[in-house]
Amino acid sequence: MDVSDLSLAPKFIEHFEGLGIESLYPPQAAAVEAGITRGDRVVAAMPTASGKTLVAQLAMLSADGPALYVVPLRALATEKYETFSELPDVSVGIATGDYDAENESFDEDDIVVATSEKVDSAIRNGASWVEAIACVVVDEVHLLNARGRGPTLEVTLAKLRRLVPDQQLVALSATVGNAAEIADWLDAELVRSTWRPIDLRTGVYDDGTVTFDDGGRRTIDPGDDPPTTAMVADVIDDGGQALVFVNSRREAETFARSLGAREFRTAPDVATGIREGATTSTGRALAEAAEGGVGFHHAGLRAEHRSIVEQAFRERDLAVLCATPTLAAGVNVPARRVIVRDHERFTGEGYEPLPVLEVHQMFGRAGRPGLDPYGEAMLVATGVDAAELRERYIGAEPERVESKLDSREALRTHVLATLAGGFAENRSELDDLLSSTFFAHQRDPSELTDLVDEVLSYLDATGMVRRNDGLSATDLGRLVSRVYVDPLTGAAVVEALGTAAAMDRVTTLTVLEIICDTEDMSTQYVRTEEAGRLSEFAMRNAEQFTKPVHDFEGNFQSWLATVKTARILDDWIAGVDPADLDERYGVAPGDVRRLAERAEWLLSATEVIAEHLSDGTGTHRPTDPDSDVEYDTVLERLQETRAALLDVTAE
DNA sequence: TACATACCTTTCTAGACAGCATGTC
DNA sequence: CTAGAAAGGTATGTA
Repeated sequence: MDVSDLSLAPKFIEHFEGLGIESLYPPQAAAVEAGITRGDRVVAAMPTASGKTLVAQLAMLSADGPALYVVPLRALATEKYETFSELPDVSVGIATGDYDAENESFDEDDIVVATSEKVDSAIRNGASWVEAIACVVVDEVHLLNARGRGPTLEVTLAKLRRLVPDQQLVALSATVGNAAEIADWLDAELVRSTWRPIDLRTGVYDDGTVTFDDGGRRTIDPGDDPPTTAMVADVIDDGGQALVFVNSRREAETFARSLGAREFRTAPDVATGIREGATTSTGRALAEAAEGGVGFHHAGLRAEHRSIVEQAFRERDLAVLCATPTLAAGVNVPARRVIVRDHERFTGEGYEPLPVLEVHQMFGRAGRPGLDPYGEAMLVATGVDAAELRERYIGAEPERVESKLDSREALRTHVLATLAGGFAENRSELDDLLSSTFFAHQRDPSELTDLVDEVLSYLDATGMVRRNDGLSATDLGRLVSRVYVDPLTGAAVVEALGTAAAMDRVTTLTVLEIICDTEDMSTQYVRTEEAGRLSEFAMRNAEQFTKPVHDFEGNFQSWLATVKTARILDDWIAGVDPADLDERYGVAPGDVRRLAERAEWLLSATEVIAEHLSDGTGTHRPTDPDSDVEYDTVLERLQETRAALLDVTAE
């Protein structure tokens, strides 16, 4: 099937042909046959880089009205936004947390690119543009499987369907065990394909030989080097590039350093580009590795360094990239050879094998269409049985996607949001909405009953939901849902604000402690050597904290992580530069950025809640009603801290 | 004395979504 | 409190 055969406006056909797209790839043709251009609901399960973006565009451009493209990552949103913006006479909007500066509404846009959370939030806040959407494309639906974020996606899709029942839906998925089940839930036709635009061979390295799935073998003699090093050198000798996946940041950096010393390439320009303003240990290490044509990639990198590395690798200035899983699911950075060196990851309960789906996604990065003759992906068997690895990852099908809605955390948030958003006014309406979720499709929805009861009691007890004749969210509950924080965070903040209101000394440190001690803030790892110093600091400044430092109830160690995070932010606000933060706390520049971003969000959410409490309209007022004045001090400190944070973060 | 080497002990561990309003050149 | 590798530390060996 050719692009010119499609029932698309001529300008779009011209546009695609101008990009060299003339005939459709087989999976794309199958999607068209399934009806994506006729407004039909379709689930397309196909490998990454097999042309999903075109499938999405065909559906969106032929839809009878505006389209919404839902992605799991901001970086992906930006990438798609740029791609779609090239389309002639199509106005594209982007809705993600980091494009907040745009004050616009999306009513005028033909295509809106958004993260699933942003869509959820837009629905919670009753944004008008959502109900006008004629076609929704969901990228990476297998995210339904993700603890934490999967439930948001399924509840959002259920709500979307309720809001706009005749909406077209196209869901794009990686190859998973039960794509048919997902399609069934969505009332969509399933299109499956394993076709790739470039051949992929997968294999396992064991004792000097890589044995491929097609029976082929390649001898790689490591000599005295680690096998992975030899595998990298081997593909570079052949004129290719290598992408190495490891399981920790430290590994990514140290392995990159050891490879950089071999000078596969010299990339002085890249190195100088990185070195400029690279004051932290991470930045310096990156520049040094780049000197020898090697890069590393993990979430501790500054956004700028990340994109320099990605681009340099794409332009082949770097021969090797050592990466944590940031690169497996993110933007497209392909290489001829993908080496999965570590197939286990630390989880808090020891080391666990990586999910098959994740390893396959790493594999999928192998081979640059049109540039490499083929792609090859290999696992390294060190100290484990190669046959076992092969069985688990090479021939095997990925795991099934299983709803994670049956968790306290997920239901807490989404039950509140459902009530606050007016999707249900009593228990049976709530159950009704829940019965349209993926969970209900896979399992018996009554399995949720006990958890929902428990969650409702919690929300009632914390003053977010009222249970009388029916169910309704209180003002506080609506507020918590609207600012998009976990109800646990909402409750913790209400309580801490009450304590703070009665305190003599409320400082920046106080409000930072409040927001850092919530579910929505990720806290920093406390090194053993730091623990003493931190606890001393806490003792010394006890009167500024809302928690009783001297007779602490609960887990003091984990609260120290809160204190550490608060201190980092306090220092950052005071103007301490990233290099010093790195030195003092061992925190990488990318992490500082992320902490600051979250802190700003949580400070503003806390502000909204504090305002509500000081208005006197709050039903739950931990302090006595005559002490309104005290909230004002806390509120002032919150606003001041957030302003200072914005100031520093904007440079 | 300087420095290999072997062996034992300690340390540390991936990623990343979300709100909102106002002023300014 | 999980597992495992790197980094750190110490005792022993060698020129």
